Amino acid sequence: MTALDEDFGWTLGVVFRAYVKATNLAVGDLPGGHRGYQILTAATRDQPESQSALCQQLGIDRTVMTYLLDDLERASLVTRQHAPTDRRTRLVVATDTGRTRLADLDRRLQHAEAHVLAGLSREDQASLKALLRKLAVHANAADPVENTCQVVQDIAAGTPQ
Amino acid sequence: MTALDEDFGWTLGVVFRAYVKATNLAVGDLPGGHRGYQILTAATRDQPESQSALCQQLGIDRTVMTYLLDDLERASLVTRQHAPTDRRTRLVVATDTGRTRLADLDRRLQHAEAHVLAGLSREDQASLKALLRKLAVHANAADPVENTCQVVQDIAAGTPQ
DNA sequence: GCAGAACGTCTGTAGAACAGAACATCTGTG
DNA sequence: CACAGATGTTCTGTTCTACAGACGTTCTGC
Repeated sequence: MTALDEDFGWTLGVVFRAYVKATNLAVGDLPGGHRGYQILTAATRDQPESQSALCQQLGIDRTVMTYLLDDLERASLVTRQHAPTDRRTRLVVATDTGRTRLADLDRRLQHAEAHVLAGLSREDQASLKALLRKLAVHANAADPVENTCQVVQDIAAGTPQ
Repeated sequence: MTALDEDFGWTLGVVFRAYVKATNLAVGDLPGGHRGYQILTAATRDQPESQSALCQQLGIDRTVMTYLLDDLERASLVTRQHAPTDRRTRLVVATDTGRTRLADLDRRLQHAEAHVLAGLSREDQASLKALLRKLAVHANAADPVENTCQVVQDIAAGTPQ
């Protein structure tokens, strides 16, 4: 259709926006929208060891996480508890209400995801998910600030301005 | 590593954020960051038939496009011209400076993209790009507001609240 | 006990999405 | 031609989010 078809960034953006839109629609009035869902998922299934670990995992700024959790806590979906081993850190734990809500949300999200992926065959959907997961795990492992200086130079080295 | 590995939305978000970060780094002081690059690409290679067409194609709000173009115009990379057929619409055209800059940016972006995709083999990279493109073209065609009511119900129908 | 680090919260700033109004221009109808 | 309505762009104002920095609390090593 256009020259942008060839652009990895463009395709990624289109798919990402479609996903966010469908997901925010699917979760309804859940505090935090699609991010609220991810927080709830992590709190229920991953037992994040601290609030900041959760931030890093979800790519959410720590100051934003504060009020997202405020909202989720106000809705009785999660609670913040002092970690017994380190009273500085807060453990984010899903409540029973939160777990129940998550089960419902999972069903809704499945619909939304199916809608976004509707353009691909079943096999292609599986391939795409597998590839993205491989890439995400790699990127997530490499990302944390890493040897930023090195990488910055590497990336910026396309050509001297 | 975590339960989120299985979540399509999480993997998509991680990859997207990694791409945006790498790209914004790679384009340097280009007005608009990674979006400026996409605008410049479209203006050079796609001859967008109007500003709003460009907005829709790139998923950028029209009020945001206004000042993004203001900045790009101020940097002499693009110009806005009245369309001869309809004086309401503005044609976004890359200047010679813009085209030169784009050639440089392309090289830089290639590095950034390679960095983001580093976790995959050459074949996997090609597969991922192809799948994303297929999906993006489909989503982009379906997206434009479409029969929203129908889709909203479809997505929200996971379970009655 | 104390200095320094880490965790979470709060404040302030900037970027961006979004809704709505305003203005210029086009299109269709009479 | 005059007019009403639609469309493209810009402007205004609100909200959400990212980000940087300061602060209080708590832990760690000396």
